[in-house]
Amino acid sequence: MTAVPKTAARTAESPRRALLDASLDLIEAEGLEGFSMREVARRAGVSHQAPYHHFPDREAILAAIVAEGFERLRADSLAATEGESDPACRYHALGRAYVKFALSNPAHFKLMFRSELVREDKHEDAKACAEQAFDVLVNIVDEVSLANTGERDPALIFASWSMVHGLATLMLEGKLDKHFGASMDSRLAGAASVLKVLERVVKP
Amino acid sequence: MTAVPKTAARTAESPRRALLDASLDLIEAEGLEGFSMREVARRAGVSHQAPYHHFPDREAILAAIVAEGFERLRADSLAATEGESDPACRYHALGRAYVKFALSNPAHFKLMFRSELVREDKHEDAKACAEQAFDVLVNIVDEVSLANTGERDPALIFASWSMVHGLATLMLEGKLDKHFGASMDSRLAGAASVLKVLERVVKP
DNA sequence: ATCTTTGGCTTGACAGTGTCAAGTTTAGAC
DNA sequence: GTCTAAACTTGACACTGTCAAGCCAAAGAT
Repeated sequence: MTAVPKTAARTAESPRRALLDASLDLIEAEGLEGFSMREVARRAGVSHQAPYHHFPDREAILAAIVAEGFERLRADSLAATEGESDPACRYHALGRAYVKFALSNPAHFKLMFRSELVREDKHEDAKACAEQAFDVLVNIVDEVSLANTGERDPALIFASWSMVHGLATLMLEGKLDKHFGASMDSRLAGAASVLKVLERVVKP
Repeated sequence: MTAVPKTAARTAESPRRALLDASLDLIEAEGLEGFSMREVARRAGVSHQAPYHHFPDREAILAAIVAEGFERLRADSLAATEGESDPACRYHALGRAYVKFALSNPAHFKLMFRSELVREDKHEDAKACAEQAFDVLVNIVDEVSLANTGERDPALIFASWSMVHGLATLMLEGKLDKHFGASMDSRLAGAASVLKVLERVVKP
């Protein structure tokens, strides 16, 4: 009732939102290979061409999903670490949160790291969200290296990212199933045991 | 001239081989998304249906490529480590070889870890080759943990794999380019610096 | 020498895809 | 009521993976 632009903005945002929701449902239900523009349209109850009114092409809708994924990853990372105060505990909590996010949103997570599907130089918002999520990691790794050695350790940032990302990826692709099983609980337990080893890397 | 079956085997193997070679060329030239059965046929100079005479479907030809990839990775790993005798050096050499393989064969490497594209439970030979490559890693990690602590450390195997795999993956997806650059040399140098940090994990 | 088999290949179709082009509906502003 | 612009539609195009059917040359058996 109050402001006209508000209503206009909502109606402009709502079909876009509906398409994104349909895409997220589809992608987690059918996997990345099952994603198609036409199936998104079908699920949103519109014609096959309607999505092109809100996104220039397939890559753009995927980029929007990627951006949202990095926002959620950032939020999860902050939520998982803000309860802890000891740097080492925060570091550990971040690693667990990263793996848990990947295992809970497998197709979404994979998409976030498929540079052929979404070229970040063409999609600034996806890139920005990715960098914001990365910043959380940077801060927590810096905390732990400052606490342990009194100095920042830039290489440790990439080392830490590589460790948790590799663990998440291998689990997602089923490469560790033979050892840890395929259920969520057993995978999380396996991840925790591997993370414990990986954390030796921060010791002086 | 000598043996009939030998010639028969060669002519039976040769078109299959030609299709695999065309696939490998295509995949490294156009990336994973650029791969298509019809383009493979075009490059091999045959009709669009000819490949189906040698592979039941698209996934089967991809599985054959995956198998070949793991064979090469295994060969590279053995070649890179057999010159070294100190376990820690062998461990380091293996990590470098893993990353170098990924960076040298980006699309091929990615395919080897795309479980939606090639389900290993449906393609025994791909699975077997993957396991043989994995065995090389297992042996070298066991060597280094035995040398350091006198005991095997199974969790260290998965930790090591996660580290190098995550590093390779992040580099391939361009996620570390901002820091290390995108050229082969600068990436390899960056990888070496990260690997040095990661190797703290094997210290007692 | 003829017949049959078989491996390698072809052409033609079908439903599915992403996307271009052009037309239609609809809702609010004036 | 008219105008405008957003939201949407229908219809095409070239492309994909794959099914179905048939062609052809060489090899083996009779």
